Amino acid sequence: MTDNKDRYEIIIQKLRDNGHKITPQRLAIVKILAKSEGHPSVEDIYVQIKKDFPTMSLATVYKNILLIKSLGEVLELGFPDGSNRYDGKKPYPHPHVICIKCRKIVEPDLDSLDGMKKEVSLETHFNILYHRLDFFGICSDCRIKER
Amino acid sequence: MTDNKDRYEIIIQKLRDNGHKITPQRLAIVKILAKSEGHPSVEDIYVQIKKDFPTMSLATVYKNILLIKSLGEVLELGFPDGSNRYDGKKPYPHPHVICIKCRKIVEPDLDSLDGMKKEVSLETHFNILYHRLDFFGICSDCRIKER
DNA sequence: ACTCAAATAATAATTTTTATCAATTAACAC
DNA sequence: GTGTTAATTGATAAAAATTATTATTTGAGT
Ligand SMILES: [Mn+2]
Ligand SMILES: [Mn+2]
Ligand SMILES: [Zn+2]
Ligand SMILES: [Zn+2]
Repeated sequence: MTDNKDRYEIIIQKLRDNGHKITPQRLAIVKILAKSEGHPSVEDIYVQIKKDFPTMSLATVYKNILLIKSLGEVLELGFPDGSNRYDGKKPYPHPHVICIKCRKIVEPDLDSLDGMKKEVSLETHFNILYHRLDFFGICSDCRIKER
Repeated sequence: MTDNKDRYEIIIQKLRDNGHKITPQRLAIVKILAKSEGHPSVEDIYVQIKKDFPTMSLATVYKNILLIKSLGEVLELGFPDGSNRYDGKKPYPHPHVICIKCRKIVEPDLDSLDGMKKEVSLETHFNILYHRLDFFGICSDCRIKER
């Protein structure tokens, strides 16, 4: 809840540094990605911007996310059921805990992850570059509602 | 590399127990899922069966996987780039190590996973039901080729 | 052998993402 | 400030993956 502003500035600066134009559409998309509240989908981002920017095109959202992804400034989370979701606040791999009832997403601190990475490297002889770790379950709110 | 036969029998039996018909198409699909060599995609399964079963329909593969998934006998692995892949040999969650060069998939033993699950439960107050853990990197074969 | 609900095959529809391209515009030079 | 130009946008078509539909076929019980 502190470095939203930073993330926004960092992404814009990276776009500038790589010679990309700064358009109002792009700014609107980056603004949402920098917060990434609830890990939005492309559709989420599109709908939200369309409210006060009715000319926004869905293709523009897709193209900008592709660009920002190529700069390493947004993390893409794919799910089997379709529609990817994005995190521009933490663009590096990190674990998520997802409630299968209400779709809430929480980000736990896991000290044991680095050790696990080394364990995998030693066992498989892979040079590990990144990872994906999700836990699925029921959050405490939903457990209370259920009874 | 031992229990392919078992997995085949188990899945067929489960289908029977739940009142589903045993068709030649279904048998062919289960046969491939029971092995799940290389974690095949729907397309992989379809192409492989089509060779000696030319009337096989892609929709039939999809529908059977949906059914077997609903019986908890196959694990679905989604990736951001599209096409899901399947594991009917180990239908429960387990970690994968994926080479981003040659797409090879390895299954490491990770002792630290159970502890991590508890760590997450305590920290987030979620009731964790399942998880997804993938490591991405370069396998030793590909590293040798690269230099 | 007969019956019938379930499964298959073929195909249409849907969903998500990428490609195409004419029109617009941000960034730079002057 | 004006002009130039290549990047970007918006609209839409195309592609790719999955699900739905439906007439036809068939497995399994009687
Ligand atoms: Mn996140
Ligand atoms: Mn597996
Ligand atoms: Zn919940
Ligand atoms: Zn490799």
